[in-house]
Amino acid sequence: MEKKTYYLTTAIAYTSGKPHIGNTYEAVLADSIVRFKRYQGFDVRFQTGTDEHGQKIELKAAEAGITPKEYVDQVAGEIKSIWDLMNTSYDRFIRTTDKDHEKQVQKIFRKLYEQDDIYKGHYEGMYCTPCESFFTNSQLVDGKCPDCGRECQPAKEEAYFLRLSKYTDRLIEHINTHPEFIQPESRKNEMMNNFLLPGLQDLCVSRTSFKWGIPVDFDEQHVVYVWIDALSNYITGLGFDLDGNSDDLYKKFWPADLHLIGKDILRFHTIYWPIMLMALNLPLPKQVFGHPWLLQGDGKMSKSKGNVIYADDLVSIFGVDAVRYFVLHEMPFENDGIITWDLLVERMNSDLANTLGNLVNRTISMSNKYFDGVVTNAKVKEPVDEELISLTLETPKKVEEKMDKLRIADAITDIFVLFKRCNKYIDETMPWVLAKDEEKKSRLETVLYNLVESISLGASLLESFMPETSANILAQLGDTKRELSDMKTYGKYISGTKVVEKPEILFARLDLKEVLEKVEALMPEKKREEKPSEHTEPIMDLEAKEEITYEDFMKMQFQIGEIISCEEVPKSKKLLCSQVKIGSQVKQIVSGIKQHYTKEEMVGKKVMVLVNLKPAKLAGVLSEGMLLCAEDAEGKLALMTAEKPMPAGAEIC
RNA sequence: GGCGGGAUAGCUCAGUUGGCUAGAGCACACGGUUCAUACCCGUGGUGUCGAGGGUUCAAAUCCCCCUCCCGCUACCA
Repeated sequence: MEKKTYYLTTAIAYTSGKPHIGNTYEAVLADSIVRFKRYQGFDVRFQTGTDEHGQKIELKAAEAGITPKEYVDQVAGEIKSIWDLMNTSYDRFIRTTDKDHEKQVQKIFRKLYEQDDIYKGHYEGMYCTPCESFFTNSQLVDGKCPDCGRECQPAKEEAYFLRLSKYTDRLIEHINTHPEFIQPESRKNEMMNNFLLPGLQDLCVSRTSFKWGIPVDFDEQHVVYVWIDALSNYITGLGFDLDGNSDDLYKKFWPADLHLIGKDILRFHTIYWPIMLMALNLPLPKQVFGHPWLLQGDGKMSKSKGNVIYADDLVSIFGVDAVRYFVLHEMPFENDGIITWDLLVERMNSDLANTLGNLVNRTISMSNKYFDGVVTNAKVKEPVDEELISLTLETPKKVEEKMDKLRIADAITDIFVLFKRCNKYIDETMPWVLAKDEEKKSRLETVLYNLVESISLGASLLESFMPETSANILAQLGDTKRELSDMKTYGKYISGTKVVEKPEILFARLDLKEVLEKVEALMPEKKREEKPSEHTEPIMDLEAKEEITYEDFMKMQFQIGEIISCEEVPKSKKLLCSQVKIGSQVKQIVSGIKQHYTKEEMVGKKVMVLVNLKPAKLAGVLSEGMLLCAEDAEGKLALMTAEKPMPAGAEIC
């Protein structure tokens, strides 16, 4: 009988820098899912990789004084080594600079153009270089990039567009008839209500503003922009060929069973990608799961805060499987998970060291102490065994159920419930008491046999999540991994097997203080690495705007304004409404700076005001001018004030 | 502003189609035990189940309203 196939992909990681633990989480999550699928007997294909094109990489490479290719080779290598460190069992690590991928992307682009799903137009708008995105003026936040908050420049470029509107109805239909397509379901509504139902704008799919990308082969000015390039990896990685010479892998594994991605890129995977596939007349993936984020306790990790946690640092402190356990266990299904050092140490000590490690340790110790390590099934049963046996036999089913629903954390919990039950069983049976009575020898053998059997089964189930630990436990027990199909009856552990003589500590208990010291030792290093860019007074280069004449300049009237009162604008997140005294008049000015200044701070400041700006309503409130601010690369704002005391109304010229 | 989600023990969260004294883990306290990594087992407690109102024999669970948080989205001169 042909095995059922299962094809899972992660998002491909952008090669702009080292991936932090949040990125790593996705790879580990995916790995656990595919390992379990293999365990269930599926013929599995697991693909991950890197997204390596774009202006940001072009710039980073230039900064480093190397070619983009050299740069991405380095970062992709780093990402791959972390994925390997974490024991992710991918079948292919695709890179968007792989030749086979590039060739197919060009073919896809050309075909879509030839069948008029892509057309040539031009794009006009505000461009954010770091994000490589165009925005309309109305999309900007305080005139800044809505994604990263940095400065945008007006730009216009010739570009190719993908007709999305043509396929909207089909996509809506598909989503409605396939409720499992977008997971978790709450995300489905967001996609529907915010994008599909209001109507889609055609998507810009090429760029002329940078060169580091896959060239459009019939129009050399253009490179393929991220969407068609990156998303295609899911099929090109299977050896898809547009001309019909696809590899067997493609025929076997497409459509994908699951695209595992972060919730932030759900839109691309549930709208743009399906439409691309429809246009190519290819089947759609069966499911897209937008997983939540893994956050650090004191706010989102950021490099500038110096609190970024990297997988390899965590591994150096806790070990690979402990890190896998943390990320899988702490991540709930729908909400963001939070990681703190306290929590990591607590999990390490209570779950891994106490519950699991100590269980294995005490069981092996007793086997050696009482029977020289030989585990014998003497079959002297007592009623107290029943509960352990039935729980052991139920656990595989419970784990399977959870895994089928992608409830990874719950599945792991079920395995640990079994381990806890084993600990309880030891207390119930009290082997050390049995050992004192020669007549109870067979009973003692049975008790230890039951323990080894249950632990062996639990350890086998653990393989998908903690592969090294699983193998380690089984090796110490002198056993090998039990297949799922062999878990229906109790007592498959071979009687007479000898366990290891000296149990190896699986997880050492850690002291929070010591861990924090280690972290301290790691972090300053990080900060030092990043300080050059952070501390050599950062400079900002903006794209030059069009030259203006003196007359143009003189059209604008700037004056000093004194803020005499300030209120929050109701029902708005960012707006403050100030009464600004300019000479003898008072203007009402609304500004998007609530996140940077409190209303109390505003009052009394003498600031630079553009006074002859045409009044407009913001959030329903009239604004008669503009307060000028300086803004840094992180989007922090600072009001412009005069260097020496100046009266309200003084002209700035 | 629109749409969606959430508010449950000190902390992180479960609570299925409304039904017995509201649960788990961790932490805490006490007791037991000693095979084991001072570990394991047992017992215990407080919870106005965000506020208020309603439906019902019965609501954390359904309805209304309010407050606060979060996500997506729009506006943000």
